[in-house]
Amino acid sequence: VMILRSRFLDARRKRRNFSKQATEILNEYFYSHLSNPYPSEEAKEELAKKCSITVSQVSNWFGNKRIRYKKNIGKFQEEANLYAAKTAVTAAH
Amino acid sequence: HKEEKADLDPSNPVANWIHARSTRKKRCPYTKYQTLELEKEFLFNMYLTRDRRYEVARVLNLTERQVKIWFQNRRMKMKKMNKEKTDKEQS
DNA sequence: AAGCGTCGTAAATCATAGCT
DNA sequence: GAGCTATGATTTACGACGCT
Repeated sequence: VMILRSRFLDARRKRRNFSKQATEILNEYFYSHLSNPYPSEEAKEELAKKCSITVSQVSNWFGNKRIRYKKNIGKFQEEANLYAAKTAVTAAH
Repeated sequence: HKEEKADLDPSNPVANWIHARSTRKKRCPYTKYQTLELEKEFLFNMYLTRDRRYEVARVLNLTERQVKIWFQNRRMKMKKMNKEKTDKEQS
């Protein structure tokens, strides 16, 4: 009974990875605001809507992204270049 | 007048981000027992009196500050859970 | 004017998803 | 399928700022 109870309570930790499109949108925002990757409440709501996730999930994503990026910038260099190139293309029409 | 090169390096975007203070205590997860007792106390009352805080801290071998902050965090958690619940009630 | 409140966050840790 | 890492969520601890 205790085991079942604890499993039920931990069920909120069930998760699926976000969709590829959602991750794209979040990464685009992150790398295009790399000098200050702290979206406002309004920006979070907009991102949440575009990604079909909750505002809390957007906050979690940015929290995780900031700390993991900071901890190992090298590991994310390729990704950073990719999104830098992508937004450059977008800006050029 | 000697500048901190790392913090001014434009190629290091992290330089401008918020930094944690070095004096910050490392997070130390509480035991099952401590958490359970704190939850019981929270169920009894969401806000602590000063006496209650002293007692809880003594019994669980935590500082009064830790207990105070635990309750603050716990209230935020409850708020978040309520919000999720009411957000779900739309259709 | 000290002291506890919320809010947003850092950093560590947890639990699982999803590869190899 | 076991072992591993990536990833989303949760847990401690604080700074900033509010109210009384």
